[in-house]
Amino acid sequence: MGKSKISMAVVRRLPKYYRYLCELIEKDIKRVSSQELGKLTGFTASQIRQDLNNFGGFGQQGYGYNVTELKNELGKIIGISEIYNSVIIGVGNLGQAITNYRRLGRVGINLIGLFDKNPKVVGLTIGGIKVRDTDELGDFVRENNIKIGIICTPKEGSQETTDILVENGAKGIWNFSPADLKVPSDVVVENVHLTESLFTLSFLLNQSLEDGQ
Amino acid sequence: MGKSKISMAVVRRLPKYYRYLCELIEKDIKRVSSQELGKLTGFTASQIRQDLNNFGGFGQQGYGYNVTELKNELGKIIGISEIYNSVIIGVGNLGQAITNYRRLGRVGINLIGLFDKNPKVVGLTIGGIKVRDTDELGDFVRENNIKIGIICTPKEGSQETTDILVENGAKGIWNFSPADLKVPSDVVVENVHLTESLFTLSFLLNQSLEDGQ
DNA sequence: TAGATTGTTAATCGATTAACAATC
DNA sequence: TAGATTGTTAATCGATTAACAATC
Repeated sequence: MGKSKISMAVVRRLPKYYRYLCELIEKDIKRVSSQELGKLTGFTASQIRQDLNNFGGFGQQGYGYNVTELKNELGKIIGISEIYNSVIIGVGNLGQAITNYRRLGRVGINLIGLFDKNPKVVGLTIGGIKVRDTDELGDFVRENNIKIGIICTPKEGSQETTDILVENGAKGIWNFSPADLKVPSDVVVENVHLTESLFTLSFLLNQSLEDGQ
Repeated sequence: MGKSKISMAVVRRLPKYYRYLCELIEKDIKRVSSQELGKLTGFTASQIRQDLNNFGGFGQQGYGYNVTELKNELGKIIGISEIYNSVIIGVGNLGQAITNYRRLGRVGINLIGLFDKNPKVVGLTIGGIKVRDTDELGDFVRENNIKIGIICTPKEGSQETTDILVENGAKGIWNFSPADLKVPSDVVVENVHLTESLFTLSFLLNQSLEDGQ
């Protein structure tokens, strides 16, 4: 079903809730009210209750939310415990950094393939994984039930790479290339546009410096 | 002044406009209408005209926008040509990747310092820059007019690092650590929360897979 | 001039906040 | 029970879209 149609505004707040709930668990705190969670996250208590109620009534009047329970429920909603076979395409600086990002395994990414078209890196082993030629990408994706492709190539070719991933069964793209990828409606793309992020910082910084004078 | 108060929704679209304008220039296209730009970016023509008019009337009735002029104006607004002395704190995988990110220099970042508290990396040279002990951060920031700090440390200590940066004159933080940093109102923070991005992908992917069945 | 397209105002839509009855 | 806090509806706010007069 999933008829729900959760707005992206809500979706982007979920990981933050989850993060603070994990912190509360570390501190051994058992219960939390929407107001307290609001103070932590910076969202209003009202918004938090609205957000959570998109998925169900996890709280209890007069008490608040059970931290562990809410964390587990959110984890299920986000799909934390789902494991997806994944590949990285482009093992330059960024691709290598992500390959070695230990946290990957803990957030559902089972990284089993690295690809590059540069003959100098093809054949190398990085983070225990052999780098294959991008020519082999399609076959590999199909044969290994790859669900997520992590694109760390330059923008040139990133659409073609995406097409190969999608044609062979990938359903999610984590895109670090500075391009807007076209995918069918049953494939999801999450962009990390570092240059745009930096431009945003630049804009805000310039505004702030001007205002300050 | 900057009284303007541009909404973040608008701010986050600016880099995308800029990116497509650069692409149009590469293709030697001289003029573009809000409708054409809308087709490229996925925004509505109306929204684009509204956005741009926050900053001035760059277009001409019956003609559209001059690509080069609009790109230059947007560049000025974003502050593309401003150069800021910057440091990276934390030279693990991600910090090293960003250090070697060649694009940095082209988007206003003059990277002149690397810091880490791990004695094994202090003293090394990465991308031509010596890694210093984090103990030296405060002095370095003050003495070298550092305006931007790029935080690539784990979340532990990222607030303390931020405090040191801010106390010594930094005005912008590009934050890759999974923490929400507290800063004075004249300091801006741009977050790149990779885990949250991945959680978002996970949520969308799970929803999409469920819907598909 | 006629056609095109802006800049800008008004209308709509969606998201956030406020309020409060329900209830633990 | 009394106090606290949820779930949920209604009110508000802000952002997007539509419309169109101005004008190149």
